[in-house]
Amino acid sequence: MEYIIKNFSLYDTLFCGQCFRWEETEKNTFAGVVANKKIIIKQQGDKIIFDGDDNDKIIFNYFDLHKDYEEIKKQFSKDETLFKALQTAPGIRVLRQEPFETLISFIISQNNNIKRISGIIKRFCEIFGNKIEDDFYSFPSPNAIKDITQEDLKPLRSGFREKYILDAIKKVSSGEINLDDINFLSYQDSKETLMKIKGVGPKVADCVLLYGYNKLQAFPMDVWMKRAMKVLFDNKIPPCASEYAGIAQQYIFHYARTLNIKDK
DNA sequence: ACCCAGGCGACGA
DNA sequence: TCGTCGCATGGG
Repeated sequence: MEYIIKNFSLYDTLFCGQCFRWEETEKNTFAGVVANKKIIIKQQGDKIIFDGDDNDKIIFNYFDLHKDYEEIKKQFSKDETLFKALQTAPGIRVLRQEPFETLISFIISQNNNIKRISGIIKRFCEIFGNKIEDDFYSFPSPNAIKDITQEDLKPLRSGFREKYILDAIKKVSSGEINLDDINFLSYQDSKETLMKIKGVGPKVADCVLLYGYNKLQAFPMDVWMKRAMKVLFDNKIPPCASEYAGIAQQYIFHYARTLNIKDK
């Protein structure tokens, strides 16, 4: 299958820090796992190419290809600084990832770097997931790992995050927190619900809501965003971005890292 | 050796 | 409610 998607970058979308499991196997060809299936997808100019006709829906949903980003970016362009930010990586789209995977991934992300985050998540899938084919493993379901102990998590080398991962697994697999129900809660209520999990604070919750639930009010504030918002936006989200704050966050985050904004 | 990484919880004032 | 500190691990 192939589709024409204008102003889209697979590379920037998959490596801007919102997901951790994709690899670029050759130039502009990417391999990953979505919906428990191995997906190979490549980009040639405006064309997105992948195999398996039945992967259609999975890919459209995952990359949120129905959403009109041209209209959103047009709105963002009313702010001069935000326009500069989105120009550095205009092909980024916010993914629709699986909530449980997003939750565990961003618990692991705290006080950590992207390379090591990826390694821990990879080991998590290899140890607790199912082999799909070759070196590709599913992300385990909460129920499949409901009985594991903190000792079982040692091989991940995730350090102090072990107890946080465990608490997330327990609260989700027991039904104490229902990840499906989050969809139907308001932004505030869903955030408070996620923050009942140990190791989930405002920033991790926002990442889960944005990348796992496509709740676009979420505006994750990590160290990069705090510096960027202060230096570039006087700590105020531009009014033209308020409706799609989470998408604006992606461009600002990328811009901050490109400029390498540090404290002075 | 030292510092930091897409933060958070515990603790004290 | 707010600031500060320790936290596991690994790369620069």
